Amino acid sequence: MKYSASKENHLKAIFHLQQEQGIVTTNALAASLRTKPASVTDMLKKLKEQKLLIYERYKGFKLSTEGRKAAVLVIRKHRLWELFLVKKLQFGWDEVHEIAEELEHISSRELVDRLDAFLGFPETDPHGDPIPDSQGRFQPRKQVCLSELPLNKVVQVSGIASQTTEMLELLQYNHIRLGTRLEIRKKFPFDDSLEVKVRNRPPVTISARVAKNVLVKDDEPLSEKR
Amino acid sequence: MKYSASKENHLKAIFHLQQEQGIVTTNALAASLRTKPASVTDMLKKLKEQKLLIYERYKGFKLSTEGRKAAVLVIRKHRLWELFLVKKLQFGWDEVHEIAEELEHISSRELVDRLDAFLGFPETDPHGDPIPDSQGRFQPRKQVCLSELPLNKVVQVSGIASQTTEMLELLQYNHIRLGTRLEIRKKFPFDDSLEVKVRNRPPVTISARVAKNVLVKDDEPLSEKR
DNA sequence: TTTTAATTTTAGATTTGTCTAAATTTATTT
DNA sequence: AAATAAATTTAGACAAATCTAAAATTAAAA
Ligand SMILES: [Mn+2]
Ligand SMILES: [Mn+2]
Ligand SMILES: [Mn+2]
Ligand SMILES: [Mn+2]
Repeated sequence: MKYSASKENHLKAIFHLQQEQGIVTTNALAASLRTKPASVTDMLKKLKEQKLLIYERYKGFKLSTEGRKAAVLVIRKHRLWELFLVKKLQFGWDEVHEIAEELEHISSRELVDRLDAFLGFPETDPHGDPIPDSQGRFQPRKQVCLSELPLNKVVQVSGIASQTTEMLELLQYNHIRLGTRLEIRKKFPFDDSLEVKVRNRPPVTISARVAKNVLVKDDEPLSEKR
Repeated sequence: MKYSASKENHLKAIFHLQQEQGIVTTNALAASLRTKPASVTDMLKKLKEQKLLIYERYKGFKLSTEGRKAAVLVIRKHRLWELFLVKKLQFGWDEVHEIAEELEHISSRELVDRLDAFLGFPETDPHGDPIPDSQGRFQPRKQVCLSELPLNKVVQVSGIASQTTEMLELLQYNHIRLGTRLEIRKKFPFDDSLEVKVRNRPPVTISARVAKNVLVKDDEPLSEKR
């Protein structure tokens, strides 16, 4: 029931890769964890041993039910801690990822559930990602990435897919953050870059790379809660 | 500047043993960490390598200035997290030690200092132990252990030296907690046990072992702050 | 369909932290 | 002062996690 920090990191990364592609590859996982393929293979064997992974050599792999449950718990912890850091300790939303990367490995279930209550059972983390509840239930996010948005449609930033410090810094610099209302003014097919307009600001150009990582949803001027 | 959890645990344990005895021995440290003397010797060599320890083989050891600084930071983190768990997450004072034992190894300095601010720069943890400030400055506690208290002097429980779950459970059972006012009614020289009286309760008998771990200070009915 | 390339796995090493059993040093008794 | 006991250290082993270099497998190109 309790896994090492390294195992938890692997489970979480596999879960995220599964979301995009159905099946995960050794190289992709190694890249995502900034480790080497040989190291990944070693870990895969251990995870299979513990029945956390469905895995046949040379044929890719995916999480078992057990494995998915464990991964979701890590994600739950990560996102709750991120929100705690921003809401209660006044960290910036672009400063919390690394710290949560450590905090997510604290093992006490009781702690997680009480933290959840302390934060008022929040639905999303500071980057707009949904927080699984104590049963591991996930609200899927209803959002699309900026690169797939049509021209001149005003939307609201609801999430950031990649959360490297470099990425978050770039967005900060361009005054794009969670909740920012914006629209696309122009698309440049040459490199798929976009001209983006934020209200009361000069337009800025965003690379395709960045656009793929900014998630937006329909602008809802009024609160969703009725 | 960043040490492994195991190194931090060793540094902290050495610091605590130093408080009581001036010099620390391999066996004492092994007992305190529930590990084996041979393992301790291995670790001592590494700590000396990193100049955290003054150590000559067979001659005992103590922390260097560096080592003491590192140890105090771990203690600061431990106690701040304990207080957080009790004050903000509604844990009982006897439930937090194990969790803090993990949380104390989270590395971010910024996190610790913000947590400190969030808690209002507290002076003591839930067990009455002083919390070092961000410079590592310590307020020494002005308290004495129950076994050294004269008869019939009313005092207030201000700290618990050993914080095993078993110990805290025993105290809970006898209605002794932080802030409890009590006095010693009788001492039994045979085994150094004590009869202790808490107001509105029947007297209870406390072993010498327990008495040595209950810290008390003069009963101050009015707040210390003026 | 061979040949070549990319991916994945194995073999063998390394680091960190721990252990047991045996040897060494220091402390205590006779 | 020897002999015995206690404390400490060394020697050698092991598990976890990682790496490099080489081999095996699968995929893509010629
Ligand atoms: Mn992590
Ligand atoms: Mn996040
Ligand atoms: Mn610890
Ligand atoms: Mn404490």
